Amino acid sequence: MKIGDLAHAAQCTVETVRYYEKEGLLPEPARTAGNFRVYGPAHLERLRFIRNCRALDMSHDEIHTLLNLADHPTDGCGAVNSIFDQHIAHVEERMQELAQLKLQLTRLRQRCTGEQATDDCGILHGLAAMANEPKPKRHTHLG
Amino acid sequence: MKIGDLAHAAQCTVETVRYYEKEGLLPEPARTAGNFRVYGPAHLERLRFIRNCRALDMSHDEIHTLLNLADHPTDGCGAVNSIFDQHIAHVEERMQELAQLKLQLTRLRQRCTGEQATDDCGILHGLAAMANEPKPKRHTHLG
DNA sequence: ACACAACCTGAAGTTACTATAGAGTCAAGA
DNA sequence: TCTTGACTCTATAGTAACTTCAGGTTGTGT
Repeated sequence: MKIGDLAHAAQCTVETVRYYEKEGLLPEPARTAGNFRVYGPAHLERLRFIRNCRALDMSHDEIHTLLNLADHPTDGCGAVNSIFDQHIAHVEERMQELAQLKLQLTRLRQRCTGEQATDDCGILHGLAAMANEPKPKRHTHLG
Repeated sequence: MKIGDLAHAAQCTVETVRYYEKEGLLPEPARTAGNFRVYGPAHLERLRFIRNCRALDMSHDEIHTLLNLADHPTDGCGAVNSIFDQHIAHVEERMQELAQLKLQLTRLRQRCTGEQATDDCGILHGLAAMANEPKPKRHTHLG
């Protein structure tokens, strides 16, 4: 199959496929005489694997590690588990941060209900007055 | 005050301050004879405002808009409210996405409890087999 | 006078892509 | 056979919000 077919089968764009190749997540495929990439089912399987990891918000780094582990089938899979555990911890951290954020946001939001001048807007005043605590450093790549 | 003092007072780095200036979030300050930036209390207040917005995960675009509104004190603050409402909606969306994600992750995680070979690892098999639905497009800048 | 901290500019690196430009390849229809 | 159009190729730049680096200048303490 050609790159367009592969991309379609894995629900991503052609550009993304080429990008994964450049990043070393997908192996370089064979080429036709006209220099087009040709893929087999193994490529599709690997690409699907990658896309699934991305759907779970894993970083390329994590995926790289996971692929390496999958490529050594006789090793134990303890490392796989620990990547997962760390990743789940990332997600939980980020969820807590967002919950905290939402609390602050809604509290601020309640300080302005109407159509007063911005001069008297409780939100703007609140933004200017908020204590700016040292921001807790993010240990997650989840944004 | 010089840039280092300002940065310290607002809990950010000197580089960030210069970056905000380049982005037009902070106005260009006066300079000493030796070309050092000199700031007054108004700069600090504005920088704190920006940092607080960032602590609430607002984008530079949103902050820009908010600053413009704050600079026109006689206008109504309905626009401020709507920025906030949108931003809160962003946060809520992202929280739901993450909750969904965590569910999938923990389900996968349960498929591998021990130290079998990666060949038989339920997580890796799960990753290869997951349906890859078209990923719902993100409407948030929160990652 | 000299070391050293703090400052300056400009450019490149980060993440995971997306978008663009300009050129080549291929299958089908006239 | 020629042409049209869809698809592919490479290389480069742009995105967000910074961080890091290189190489040079200024200010301060001893």
